Amino acid sequence: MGKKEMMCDCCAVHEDCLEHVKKEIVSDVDLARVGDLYKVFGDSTRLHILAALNCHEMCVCDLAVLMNMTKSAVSHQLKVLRENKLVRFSKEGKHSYYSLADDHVRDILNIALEHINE
Amino acid sequence: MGKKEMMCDCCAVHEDCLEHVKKEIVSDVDLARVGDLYKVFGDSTRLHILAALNCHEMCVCDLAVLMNMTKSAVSHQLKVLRENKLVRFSKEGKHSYYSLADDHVRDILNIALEHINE
DNA sequence: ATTATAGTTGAATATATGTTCAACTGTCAA
DNA sequence: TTGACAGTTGAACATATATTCAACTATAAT
Repeated sequence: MGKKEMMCDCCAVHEDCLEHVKKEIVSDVDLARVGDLYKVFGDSTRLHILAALNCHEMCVCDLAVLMNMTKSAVSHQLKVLRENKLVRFSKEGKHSYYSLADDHVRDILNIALEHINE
Repeated sequence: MGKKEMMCDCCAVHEDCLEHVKKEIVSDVDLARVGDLYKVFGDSTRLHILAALNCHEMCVCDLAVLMNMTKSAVSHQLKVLRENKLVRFSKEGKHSYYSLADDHVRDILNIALEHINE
């Protein structure tokens, strides 16, 4: 008796280890935020956009031509990038010019490139 | 005449910019590999596993208890992590002990934590 | 040998998500 | 004011993927 309810289909094997990890591990909230951030980076269209903006600020049409996609598809992904504050944009007349939000974005691109080229 | 075929629904607005970016941008191949890598990090279950292994090596049962999930679900995600070489494992008797593959994994976790806590 | 437990796996299901389509807004030029 | 183009948006559709389920292997203990 006294055994905790569990939704998994087994029992802990190394309880001491488990307690240690429970104390040390990054909080659920932070983990969820990290997950949301990397979900954004985990799509090839959005990565393509970010890599392009890493070279130069661009408008939606130019991005669409570069990537052989419709403006709509690009715009939808730009919205995701905006909502996650990975890009900035400024309107000038008919155009919206997009650029990377900050150096963290560049860092996140670069660290992955390092990793895959090891 | 002479105009290139295009699958987008518009024309390039800044051709000079476009040419510049086409030369400077990270290759499609590398971009795809980066995307695949971050796709793995973009799932909360896998992140949870990685964060736990960042504290201590663990077996599947302990991970399942920690995360309140079935062994099966954990094992499926460990397979993804293995295939992407983000974790190592060693068998000892009945148990499989998993740990982080290398410091890059730690770096990728940490850089995201920095970003969200700015 | 038999039983129990750790772990893996393939198929099915359920859900999340990227692209398309059509309609719309806002700006510039004629 | 009208037409053309840049850009956005919501809904529908198509695809990708995480979890469940059931069956299976392998090891250790009785």
